[in-house]
Amino acid sequence: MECEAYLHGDEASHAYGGKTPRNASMFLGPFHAYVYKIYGTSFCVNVTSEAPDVGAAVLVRALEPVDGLPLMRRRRGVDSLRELCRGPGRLCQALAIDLRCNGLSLLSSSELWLEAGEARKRRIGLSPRIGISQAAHRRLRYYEVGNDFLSGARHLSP
DNA sequence: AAGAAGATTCGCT
DNA sequence: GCGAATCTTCTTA
Repeated sequence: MECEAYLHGDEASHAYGGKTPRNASMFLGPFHAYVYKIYGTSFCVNVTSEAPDVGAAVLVRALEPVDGLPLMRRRRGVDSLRELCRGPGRLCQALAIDLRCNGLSLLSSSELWLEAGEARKRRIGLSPRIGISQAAHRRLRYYEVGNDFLSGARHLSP
């Protein structure tokens, strides 16, 4: 998995300017889904990470496909395993995540939830976030070193 | 009230 | 590599 943190007081965060109709689910308290449409075409999913009324979330940028491969291939219209969930918009399409999922509690929803993955040794790398211009120097992107299912061209140092 | 930019992806060159 | 698709927000008039 690959993700990026968007913190309280972070210029690059959608919550930086306060609560709006679009980012309202960033303020629901931890472990809620914040889903938004980007460039009118793709969806991105975040997991909220702070107490209620504090706008912060973690953007899921890529996943390693494990289960439900035929269904995800059908939704994506792509055969390549590597391209199924590589990128925030792509993984939303593969998992059928859209605005209906916005605001769901990941602890109590039967639509969208988190599960523990395979137990294995992982090295977590840090790098600057991808695709932003504000606060672009901050190393708030987290990824599994050596994993083949990462977005972005650059896999920087751990 | 209108226009530009954005946590993107896809298709064409 | 470049541009289109097309929605929300922020800036400018």
